[in-house]
Amino acid sequence: MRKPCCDKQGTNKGAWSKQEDQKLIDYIRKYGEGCWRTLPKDAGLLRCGKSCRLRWINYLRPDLKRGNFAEDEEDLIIKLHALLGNRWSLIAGRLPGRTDNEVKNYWNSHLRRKLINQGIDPNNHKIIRHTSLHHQYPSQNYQVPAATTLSHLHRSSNHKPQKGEEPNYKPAATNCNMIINTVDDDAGQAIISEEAASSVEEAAPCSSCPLLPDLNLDLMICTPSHLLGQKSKPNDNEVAATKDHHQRQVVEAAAAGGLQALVHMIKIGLC
DNA sequence: AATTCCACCAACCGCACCCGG
DNA sequence: CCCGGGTGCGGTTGGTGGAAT
Repeated sequence: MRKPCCDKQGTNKGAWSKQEDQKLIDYIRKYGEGCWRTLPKDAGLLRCGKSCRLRWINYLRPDLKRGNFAEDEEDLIIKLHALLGNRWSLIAGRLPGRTDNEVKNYWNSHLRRKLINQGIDPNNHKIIRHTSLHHQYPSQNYQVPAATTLSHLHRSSNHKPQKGEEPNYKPAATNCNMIINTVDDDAGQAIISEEAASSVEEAAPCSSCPLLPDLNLDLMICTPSHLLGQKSKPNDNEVAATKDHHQRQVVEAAAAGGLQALVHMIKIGLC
């Protein structure tokens, strides 16, 4: 049994008072952000350290941009969500002055509904096949875009998907061709996962769907050089570690340098 | 005017990751 | 390499205020 992050007895919960806010602001101005565990005691707050951190990050930080989201911010969130899934902190990292909590709340309260109203499934950014939408898409030749291969970016999460349930983190981009080529076999042939291979076959051109965000990505992740240099075939653990490494670098690249930087990094083989 | 419903969002909770000993 | 503490993240909850009835 894991110990609680702090002694819950004798700590306040719920909404913060102005006095508590001021104590937290004063303390951080004086000493900076540091050890959240000891901060409440040092600052004279009857709060859990995690609560202090959250209050500071989501509400009190001076560089926060409050107020409504601009249209370009909305677009960016939708595009990044299509690429990254529910990785709110990464998405928020591309939106100066916005927090992950704010982006998450905005997504759940506004953008989800907006996409649904546009006939787009907010979970996977695919067009919802429904007869009532026919008036919106009159073309008989309309094709539902294929599922993404970016689902490799899916990582373990707190939410344990039930049988048959789509994992929550599954990145949702539908108009993005991406082959993740993690390991070469003995003959030097690329092994492409079944999932990636099938989606390559199914991949539909971006132009097939005018409503989806056009990520215009055509990505190839190659075997990392340190594995190419190996004489023997890597074992399962190494393969898993390499995959995980890829996933992290791709996601971190998106967060740090934007989509263009991500595409560039992948193309030049940095990850 | 009173009550119910609903949307929004701040805050909490639990888990996973990171890192130092 | 292992373990445990600290931190960050994402899902969920619950309080609040405005709209609808």
